[in-house]
Amino acid sequence: MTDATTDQDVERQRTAVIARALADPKRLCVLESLSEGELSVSDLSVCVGCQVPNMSQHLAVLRAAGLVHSRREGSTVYYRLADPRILEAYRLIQMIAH
Amino acid sequence: MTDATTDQDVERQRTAVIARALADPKRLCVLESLSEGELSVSDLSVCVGCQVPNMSQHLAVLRAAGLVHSRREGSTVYYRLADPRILEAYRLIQMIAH
DNA sequence: TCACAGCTTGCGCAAGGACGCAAGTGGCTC
DNA sequence: GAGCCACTTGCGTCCTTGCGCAAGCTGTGA
Repeated sequence: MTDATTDQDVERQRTAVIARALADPKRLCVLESLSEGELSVSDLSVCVGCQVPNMSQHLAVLRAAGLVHSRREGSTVYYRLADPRILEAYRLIQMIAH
Repeated sequence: MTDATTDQDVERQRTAVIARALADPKRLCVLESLSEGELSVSDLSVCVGCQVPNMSQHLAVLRAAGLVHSRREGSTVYYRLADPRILEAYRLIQMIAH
């Protein structure tokens, strides 16, 4: 017995996770920065203007939402956008915001 | 002297407010329901499956984000989508979520 | 004016998020 | 191995959110 609304609810839940990942100015700034190519955590912390541990946490949120991928090169970790469509969504919401 | 990043920051802040409004399954359900036309608060509370005061609060969030408009008719308040593009954004994020 | 229906608001609580700081982990070089 | 760099994780604190419940409007009709 599936609790009544399972499918649609799960779908909305996943959509909500992504929307929540977009619901922070610093994370939006991260996405903007990554639109031009991949960057390291420390690069991003400079772009956004926050401490490295804080940036690492924001990136974890974006990663959990599936919006970014990471790649290790030596001791440096590079992040990149997982799906270019996320920028479309960003722009669209930005337009709605005027 | 403007605090360095004022304009872009304000822009991201407003985008974040909208994204946050989308970041809840019940509010997404509200938007879906309103896609077919305007509905009253009690209608929506039935569609979504929550209590009326709770629905009223969710609607206040959506209204603060500028995503819905309300209209009073007698003692009943009808809500409708403020901008059809919000559905596009919803669908887009939904696609990204797979 | 009274009673009622439809919404909103206030309050208290529990859960979650953002941040700073300190500590831990993994890779590089010497 | 020792030391260092880049990043992640843990912890404590403060602030915000979602919810249920009760109380307050506001409009309708008797």
